[in-house]
Amino acid sequence: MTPQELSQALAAILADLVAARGSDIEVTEQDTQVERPKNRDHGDWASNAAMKFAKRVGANPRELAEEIVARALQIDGIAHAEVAGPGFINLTLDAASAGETARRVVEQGERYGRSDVLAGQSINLEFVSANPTGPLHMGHTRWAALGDSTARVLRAAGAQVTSEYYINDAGSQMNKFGRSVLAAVLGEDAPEDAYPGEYIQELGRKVREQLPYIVELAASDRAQALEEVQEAAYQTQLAEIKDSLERFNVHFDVYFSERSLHEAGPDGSPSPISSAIDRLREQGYVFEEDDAIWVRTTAFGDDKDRVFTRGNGVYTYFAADAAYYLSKMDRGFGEKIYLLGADHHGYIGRLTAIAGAAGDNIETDISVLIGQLVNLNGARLSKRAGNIIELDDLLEWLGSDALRYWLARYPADSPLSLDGEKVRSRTNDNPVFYVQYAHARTCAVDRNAEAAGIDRSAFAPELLTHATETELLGKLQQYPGIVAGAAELREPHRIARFLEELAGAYHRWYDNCRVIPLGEEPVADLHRTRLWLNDAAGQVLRNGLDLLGVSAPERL
RNA sequence: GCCUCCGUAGCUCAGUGGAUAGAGCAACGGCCUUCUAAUCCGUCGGUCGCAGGUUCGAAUCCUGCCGGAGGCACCA
Repeated sequence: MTPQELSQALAAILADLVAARGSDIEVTEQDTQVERPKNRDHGDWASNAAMKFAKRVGANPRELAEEIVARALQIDGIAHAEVAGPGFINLTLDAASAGETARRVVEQGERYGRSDVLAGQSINLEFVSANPTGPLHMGHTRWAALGDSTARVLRAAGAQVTSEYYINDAGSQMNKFGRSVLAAVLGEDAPEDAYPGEYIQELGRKVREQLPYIVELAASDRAQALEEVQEAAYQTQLAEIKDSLERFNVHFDVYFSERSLHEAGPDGSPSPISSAIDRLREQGYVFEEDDAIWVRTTAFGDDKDRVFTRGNGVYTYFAADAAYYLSKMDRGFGEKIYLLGADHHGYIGRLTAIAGAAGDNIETDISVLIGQLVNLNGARLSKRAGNIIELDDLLEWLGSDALRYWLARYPADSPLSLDGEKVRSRTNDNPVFYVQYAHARTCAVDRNAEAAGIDRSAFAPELLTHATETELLGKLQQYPGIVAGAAELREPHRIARFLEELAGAYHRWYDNCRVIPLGEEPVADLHRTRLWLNDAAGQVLRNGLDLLGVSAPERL
């Protein structure tokens, strides 16, 4: 029996009892969720449903629990059931019923843990969105890791997800970037407001290779040269960002150009920004004041109204944001998720207001998730960019797996300071190796089992009775619920924490229960059945690591 | 000043209103004749920032205060 099947069974029982008391309160599976008790004496699974419903149906919680227990004992697969404390229902499965999980995991393979709890949802998930005017650095890494893992977790729960990177390739920062690189190309002193960093010089060298005529052109037509240098530097930098992200195992479905929002259609139709403002004007939220065009974001709780077009006629960055939001609407996404750093939390109000002004439901169609920043102690400074630590340097120093894992291990809203030496260490104070080692161990057992002539010709789940086996099976049973919960809460760190518990349960089982018999002991069905359990543990470790974008090596 | 987030063991941190608040590290002590000991077992460790409130029950929800981080542009 799975926890979900237990919940369903309890819901049916409770619904009966509630109806018998003349109440028409509806009972859903949600109401009878079972959880894994911290204390093993409390059984395999526990429910607090009786306490939650007692008051609503005018019953004593313990009495209601007793009635549930009496009927739960009739269910095939439940070995024990009892009432404890103020009205907890503690359930224990019989070994065969619990052990079935091992077979189910092996049979479902990569699909084990996937669900349809978010089926039918079309989600746009935007993250990183760093300016293409320089390499990705420390500040972007947490969102890259968290965003990519969140996308994977949401997909595992059945949602349709488009991960998206918004490229700020328009506006004054790009011009500043262009002037900085042009100066490097021409060997001139950097302009006063130039981007700092050695990477500008490198970009200059690359651009000069790409455009061998550029120095000559600059002498005759500097404006034209600036334009070409800016474009070449942009494309080069963007390509490097994409490369870095690939090395970090982070994938975007869409790279969306801000510039495209400023461009008129080929038939001369207005730009997306221009038509976005018109559309919001039709909704009644756009007004003019002091030569500027404003949007009334205060109508949706923002603390001040925002400007779309400045007095000088230029669009603000926010106007592009609004047009971008409408683009997401037009492309048919339901929920639009923004992953932003804490330094952008002032954006919540205005982004939400745009959603509202555009006619979306600000409760369900937009989520702005704010995360705290990371700081890394003991990190060496980048060779290339002064005091900015680049993602590429972090990858070289720490490796993608360790960095992804450590960044995904903590909730986004908790401030995080990493110790570089600890992340890098190949010892047991490094959870990523603890989990990967557990997986490698399952593979080693597989190899040795094959050499010892142990196959999977028998599966006798009722033999899996050792305490460490019950615990390991319990963990395997929890996994689908963990994935579903992580998806619903947008908290991929729950996967990492679960994997650490699973790895611990596996290691303890390995220590106590041999798959390969010792000495002269003959191979029995117990060993064959344990091989199934070993494979199941490896499969779930692999599935979970994949959701975090971390590899599962067969040997360490 | 206003807004958001955070405050849990010496350190880094988990903890979706439930039972005696957990893990890893650090410290101390055990287990290699073993399917790889990167594992495992034990001991030590707590005013869940403080004070009220809500209820059968609060680390968790509400209010106030203290402390920390960040944010409050016709910048991008």
